[in-house]
Amino acid sequence: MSPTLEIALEKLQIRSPIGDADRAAFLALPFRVRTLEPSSYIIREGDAPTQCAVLLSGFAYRQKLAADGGRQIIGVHIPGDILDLQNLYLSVSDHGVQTLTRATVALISRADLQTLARTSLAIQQAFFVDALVDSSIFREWILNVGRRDARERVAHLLCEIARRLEAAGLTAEYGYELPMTQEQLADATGLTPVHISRTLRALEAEKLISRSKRHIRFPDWDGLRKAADFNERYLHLDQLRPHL
Amino acid sequence: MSPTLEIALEKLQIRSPIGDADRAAFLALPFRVRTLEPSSYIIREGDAPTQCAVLLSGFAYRQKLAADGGRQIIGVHIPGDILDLQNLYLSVSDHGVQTLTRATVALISRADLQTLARTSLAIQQAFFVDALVDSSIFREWILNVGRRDARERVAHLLCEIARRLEAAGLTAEYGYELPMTQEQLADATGLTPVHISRTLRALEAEKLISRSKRHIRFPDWDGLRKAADFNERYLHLDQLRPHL
DNA sequence: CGTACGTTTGATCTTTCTCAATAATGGTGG
DNA sequence: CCACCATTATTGAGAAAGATCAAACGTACG
Repeated sequence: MSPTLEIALEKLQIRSPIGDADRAAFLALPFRVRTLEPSSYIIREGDAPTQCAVLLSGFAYRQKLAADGGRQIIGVHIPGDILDLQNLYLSVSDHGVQTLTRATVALISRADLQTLARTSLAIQQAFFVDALVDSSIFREWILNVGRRDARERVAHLLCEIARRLEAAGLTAEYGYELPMTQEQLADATGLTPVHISRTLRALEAEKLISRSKRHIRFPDWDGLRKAADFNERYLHLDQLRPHL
Repeated sequence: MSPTLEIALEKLQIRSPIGDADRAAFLALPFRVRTLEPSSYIIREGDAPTQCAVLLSGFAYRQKLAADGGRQIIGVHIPGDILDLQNLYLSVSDHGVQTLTRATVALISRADLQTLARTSLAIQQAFFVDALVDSSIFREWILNVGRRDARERVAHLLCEIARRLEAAGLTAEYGYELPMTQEQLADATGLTPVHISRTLRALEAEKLISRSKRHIRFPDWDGLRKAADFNERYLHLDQLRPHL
């Protein structure tokens, strides 16, 4: 079976309704598929982007660099995510995107996407909503890194990934193969790898998580959620459902 | 002279072209003007928004709260900024917006804005670009709070506000009345008020800034920029100009 | 002119970082 | 299948940045 953009369309539809004609137009977009090794660049900071990438399989992350060489991971991506929608209309990339694991991406020309957005109001709006949700996640990360201690930060990141994977239908229960090294976890939480190691062991000692290799399980999801100060509102998963 | 939305339109036009007809449509939007005291809520976390606000004068900030009551300021706004474009399509606000100073805002109904965005492609796109730039600023803040030390964080925030005010034509030279208390600076940088005080004095001792009351001047802009690791690319001010 | 708020300063404490060594893991070529 | 090497994870000891606590000082405003 050849790869399609369906996985991204499903995700867009969670938050923005898309009719049959628009669905078809999206799926008809021409794209090239590429398989990338771990740590491959999808886009570099400073580049003028000509394509947008959809992550079909594997994991990726976004990153910025500080003057002293320090790296900050500013977001992680799971299959189905559109990786650089911001480059649809911004002419210079302000951050880099790299694969976390081996991954396959669909590359769509920026011009084609712009044309589609111009002709389909529903698609334009779905892109807009997707960008707004991205934005909301960034806001939560500012809070995470700015006002939470190490234990909360790490727990929060684990919760976010778990919840997003679950919403995308990529995990059966609460537990998954964490695609990040402790160094990457450190860069995502504003901590050091050494402290990540200690923090994970502490969470394990508290029985809030259990690990074997990189596989993480959540024997006490509710306890972890509380420890993480995790409130999934910022993920805007209930966008289409009426709320209380 | 009665207030108009022109100030917001000017700002949108910096990054996205808008023709005469679309300009007129935007300026014809019905709105109510309200004057707000310092610390007034414009929107509360958890609210279902029915209006979007344009900041006509004064300053505002966005904020999220942590479980322990800690507050994180996730962005500041200057006159001309559209304050809650994210609420145009998201049905529950994931963060609060409050005034920093006494301010006037124009309140536009969400439905009217949505209608305008549906009928005017240029406006829709301008909103999109505005949201993308907001997003870029959030990313830089994650880096600021996650990977920079106190001196860099404070210097960076001062630079950002200076540069944005200048781009909006609101300051003649590099120097302005800082509309934030040290406690608010602390909440914006993930530090404590005490440490903000010490950091500002240190920057002053280094002759990178000078202060009288809340007025800040930059006798050595280039030095400050370097100390802050401030690279204005993330503000995407050159969006319409061709770049190297 | 007094009261509330914001700022400054000092002393001490805590979290996290840094440095360094060791251990486990995973992948590779023989 | 095994030995080797590079990467990743763990642990301990000491250092440092920033937090906390507490008091004093300014300033603005009713």
